[in-house]
Amino acid sequence: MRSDGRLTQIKDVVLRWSYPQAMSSDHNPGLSTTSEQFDRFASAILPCGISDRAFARFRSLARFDGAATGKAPLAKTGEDQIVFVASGATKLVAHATHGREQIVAFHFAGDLVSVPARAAHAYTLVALQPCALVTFPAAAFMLAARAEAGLLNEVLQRALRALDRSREKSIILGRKSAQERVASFLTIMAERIGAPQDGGCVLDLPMSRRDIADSLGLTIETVSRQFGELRDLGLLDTSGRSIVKLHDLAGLDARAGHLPVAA
Amino acid sequence: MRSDGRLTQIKDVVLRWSYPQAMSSDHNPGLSTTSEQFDRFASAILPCGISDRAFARFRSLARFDGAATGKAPLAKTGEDQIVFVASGATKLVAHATHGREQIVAFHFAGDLVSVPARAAHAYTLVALQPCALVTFPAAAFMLAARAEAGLLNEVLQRALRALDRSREKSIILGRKSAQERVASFLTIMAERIGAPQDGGCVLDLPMSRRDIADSLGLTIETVSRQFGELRDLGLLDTSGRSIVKLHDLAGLDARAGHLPVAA
DNA sequence: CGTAAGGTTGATCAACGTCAAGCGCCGTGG
DNA sequence: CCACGGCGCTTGACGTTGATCAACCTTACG
Repeated sequence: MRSDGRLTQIKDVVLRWSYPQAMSSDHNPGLSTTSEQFDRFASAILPCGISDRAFARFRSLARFDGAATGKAPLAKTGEDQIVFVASGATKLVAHATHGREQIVAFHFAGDLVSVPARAAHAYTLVALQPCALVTFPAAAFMLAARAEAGLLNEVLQRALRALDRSREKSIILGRKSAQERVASFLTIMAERIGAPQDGGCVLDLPMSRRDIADSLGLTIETVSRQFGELRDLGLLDTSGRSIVKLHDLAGLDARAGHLPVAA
Repeated sequence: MRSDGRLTQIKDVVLRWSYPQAMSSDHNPGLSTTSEQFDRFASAILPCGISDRAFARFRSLARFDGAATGKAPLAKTGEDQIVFVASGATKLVAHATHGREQIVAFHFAGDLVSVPARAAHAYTLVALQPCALVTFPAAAFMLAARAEAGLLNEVLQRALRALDRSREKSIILGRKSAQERVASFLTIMAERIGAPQDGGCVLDLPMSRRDIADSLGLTIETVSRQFGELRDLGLLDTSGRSIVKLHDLAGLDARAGHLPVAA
């Protein structure tokens, strides 16, 4: 953690920036200064041995954004962007015709997201919670990264992990029933943001049923019904809109239609 | 193109290797020597200024495989692999329960593929045509690449392109009708392997209807019916099992349900 | 405590999967 | 060169899953 600051304290005066309402969430407290945001980025992504020069370069490339729930935090710069989620949670939404939306991925604090500007479909990054984001223009980021093999390697590993997750999503969307999709979603979320609790696992989902539906290629009604069925099976309980208690991870995994390695 | 060889000619004697039946395909002629395969990999992936030492390192890590149509060319080493498709075409297949299969991606000559060994689902790389493949253990490849920023950058760019394609597939699988899926598939294939012909485009698809179905999350019957409907609409004609003539790329794109950039 | 957005539940419908039969392409052998 | 046979593709009839439409209920927040 490079919290001693370097040139961060200089820029703080200029860049200090308060969030619309990101500050008051007790769940994902916002970061009060841009240097805290950038330090979090640096300690997660930049290699320890990075040169002062490169460190300063990334500092100057960074744009700091915050966003309230439901808002699209990114300015449309017309070019690809790399986004670090310093705190909060986001969804990457793709738009098809007739207002149909497909959520391509969810991201949580510490994640790095590649947001393409031009593709066959338009993409929007949207906040699920109050968020603190550090944004870079992708081209300049890559250029600055060329000198730092450790950094390139870190970004590559993360890109490959994102690719794996996207492939898993393809299987879910292409070949699974509604129940298998919901079960898969829950096991994946359990792994990413689950809190273990007496043999099971508790989730506080930051996304709505609509988000879940748009992520799984289903409708909210179908998602709701499947939650109901899984509850009837004794695999989970829900409380309020966002709390899900998973009683039997193994049972859920069995319903997810996975086929663990080896044909 | 580094065809002068360096140490390739030395190893040829040891590694020269003939393909089961990959040699006689007039469509995608195999490469007769491992040095031809490796040179193709080197010129596509390795940066020009790479050191002799690093070049030799990759040469020694490479495994050379060929495979007849329908065969799985990769030995199950139990670790992640990086595969370069020197010639031919492959599919990356994921397996779910009940023998359900989802094709996660197609690859053609010049493509680099990341094949994970352990994930929630099992993956198999399968040849669509006689293939020449250059395979590396992923961990060792990454280690060797750390010293070469240009190479890391190239691999990263390709990984990001693969991620974009996978995300596009998520949209197709999650939110599109059967007809939109088939139309999307055809426009994507037109871009990747299409041969322009009087205003339209001719495809010689290396994959079967079953492959197309397994890629789009449909059944072969549905794929067949949609080909029929698109033919009735005057958008395409088929001839034999693999030739598809696309008359109207724009019309096809309109049926694909894309929403070009900007919400 | 009231209200609006989000979530649940039920009834109906359509798209696509399933099952089944027939056709045509293409490699093989005469 | 043509006849044969098998596999892959096409086409049709029917069933099932999940979307759609609609009403009601709950939760969280002012």
